[in-house]
Amino acid sequence: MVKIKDVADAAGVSTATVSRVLAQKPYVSEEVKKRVMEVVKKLNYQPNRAAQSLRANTSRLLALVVADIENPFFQRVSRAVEDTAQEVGYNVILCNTDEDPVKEKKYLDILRVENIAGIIISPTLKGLEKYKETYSHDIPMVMIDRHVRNFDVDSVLIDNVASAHNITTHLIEHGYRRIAGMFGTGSTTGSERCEGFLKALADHNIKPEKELLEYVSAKEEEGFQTAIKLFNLKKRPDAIFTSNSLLASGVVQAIRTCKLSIPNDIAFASFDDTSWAKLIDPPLTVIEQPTYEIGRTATELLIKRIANPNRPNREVILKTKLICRKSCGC
Amino acid sequence: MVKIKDVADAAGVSTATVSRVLAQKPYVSEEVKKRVMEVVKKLNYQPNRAAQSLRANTSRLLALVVADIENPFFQRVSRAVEDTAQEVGYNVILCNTDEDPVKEKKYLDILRVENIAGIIISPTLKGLEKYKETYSHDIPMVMIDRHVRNFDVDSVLIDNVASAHNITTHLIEHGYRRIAGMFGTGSTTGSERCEGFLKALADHNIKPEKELLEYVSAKEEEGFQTAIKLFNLKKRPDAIFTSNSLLASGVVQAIRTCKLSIPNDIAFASFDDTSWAKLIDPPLTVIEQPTYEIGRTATELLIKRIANPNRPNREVILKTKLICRKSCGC
DNA sequence: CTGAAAGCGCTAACAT
DNA sequence: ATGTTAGCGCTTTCAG
Repeated sequence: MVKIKDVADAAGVSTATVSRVLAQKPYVSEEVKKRVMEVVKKLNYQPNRAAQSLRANTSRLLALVVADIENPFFQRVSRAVEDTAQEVGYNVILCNTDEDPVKEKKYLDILRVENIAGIIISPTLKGLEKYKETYSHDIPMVMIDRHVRNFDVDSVLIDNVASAHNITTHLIEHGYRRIAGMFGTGSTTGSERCEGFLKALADHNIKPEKELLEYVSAKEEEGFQTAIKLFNLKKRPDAIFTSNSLLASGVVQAIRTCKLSIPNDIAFASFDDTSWAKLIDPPLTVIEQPTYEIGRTATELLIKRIANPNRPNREVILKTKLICRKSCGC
Repeated sequence: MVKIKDVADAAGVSTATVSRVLAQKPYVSEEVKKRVMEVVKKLNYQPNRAAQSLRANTSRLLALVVADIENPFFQRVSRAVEDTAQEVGYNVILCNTDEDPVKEKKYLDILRVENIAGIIISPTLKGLEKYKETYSHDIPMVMIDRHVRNFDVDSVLIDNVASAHNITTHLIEHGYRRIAGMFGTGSTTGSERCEGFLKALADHNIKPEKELLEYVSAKEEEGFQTAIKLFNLKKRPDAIFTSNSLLASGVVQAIRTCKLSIPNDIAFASFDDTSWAKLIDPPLTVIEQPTYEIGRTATELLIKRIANPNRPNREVILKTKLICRKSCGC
């Protein structure tokens, strides 16, 4: 592996000068700069990250800690984070907590040891909250998708209450009254979306029924099981709203299994516009989150915070979009 | 951050001794060993990875380079790799190439710069092949899921030809004759599975029809579009075999869209046992790959190779399992 | 069995 | 504007 000394020798300068050129520091003559860059290119010199890291006591690695890698939402966010990070010379480690606070803590410990430069995290419900100070003091952090009370870090969120209110209202305006809601436990998004859902019902004087309100683990299989249960009620709901795409997928399977027809037997709307939402028959009405924007914004905030750890925190709320297809009876 | 000198001072020994204890080197008295370990625990000392990495010219990071993070197969493999790596003190970076040789090369370059200890990779079709020597000389590698000709590294595979032959024969034995096959381009698995498929047809004197043989990008949407095309043939196939779960998902959507019934209108079998395969109605007959075993085995091979770069290469072939549910007309 | 010290590759403070 | 050099934290000879 070619090192900085090799470049320095070949260019007839000192290692300090090479370092300066590479770091774009001032006070280097144009001529020397040019000469050095040529040698760098010719020898294909690449700085040793370990040495840089040891010296600077930080790395060029970011971590994206997501709650569920199987959720298409996080897959898309992860693309954006990677793209953005690489544009500015950072690489990204992906960690999957499975909504498990223990795994989350383990990863945070690992990341600290690896001298990670910064973390983008969708925190678990009972995890980060407990030991937030421990990590946020050492490591720049940006939160996405979820809220942790009294935790002053940058965050990129959407307005879950308003979005859920919006899509629920949409169902109500199409004449549905017995609307079941299925929300994920394990994250703040589930409860916020439930809040918006209930608010929309209240706004139209619809009394929420307990048997139509489901809090479950945000997994495909749970969505399936829960939907079956709902369909077997004496009085079946006339519509369902799910708070993420994994639940939605399970519900679709259940609807097929029970041979119900959308939207006649049951109308259907969900959070998250996945690849299959427009493929099914009828296509699914959804709230689309700006997934790519979320990832990009979070990364940009993180990079800025790494550069300046004392800048004031900010909370960015991105807009969602209601995409009306046919499953809501339009 | 507490460093080795702090531990040495507190234990009244030299840094060399602490290092020896931690590395489990021989020639340290039991008593000193005990004393050092106590201090290490008390101070919660954690070696600085960057310094170790600089010194050793390698890291404690492994990379898993997958072709498609959205494929449940790779998601499961990734769990296994992480679990296994962490058991022996390695951490894992996850990289997603999207079947793009350019992205693959970019990641390999990055990984080299990051001083990665070893790589587990599902290579792209035209990528790794071209520059295999460049990387495999520097970095221990294990290949999974796919084949690269004349590339001597450890690999963990399944017998694609036999597995596809097996499930196709299963369909044939249930009386289906016009069986469509849908295979992924972009990887060797697709063509091998096609080979097994054709072999099974030949074994039963069924002439393969060109219009029933589809090579497409292994994506959900492609599966959907292609299935629609097949269903609109003057003579519709009576069965479909898909070579991965993303294609299968698309086909299911298409079957629903065209209001066909499984298995009466069309029988259906696929590679890969995903979470939804048993949920749909009727449940899907599949070839189950030992995903967790693949990840674990690959990681174990990689760790061994890192320890001993000269050990002979081996190719591990793991067994698949035909899970017969109802979609094949059983 | 243990300690002293060199050096991995890089950057930044200091010197010129 | 450029060079010299110390030192980041660790491991590993080499010496004892």
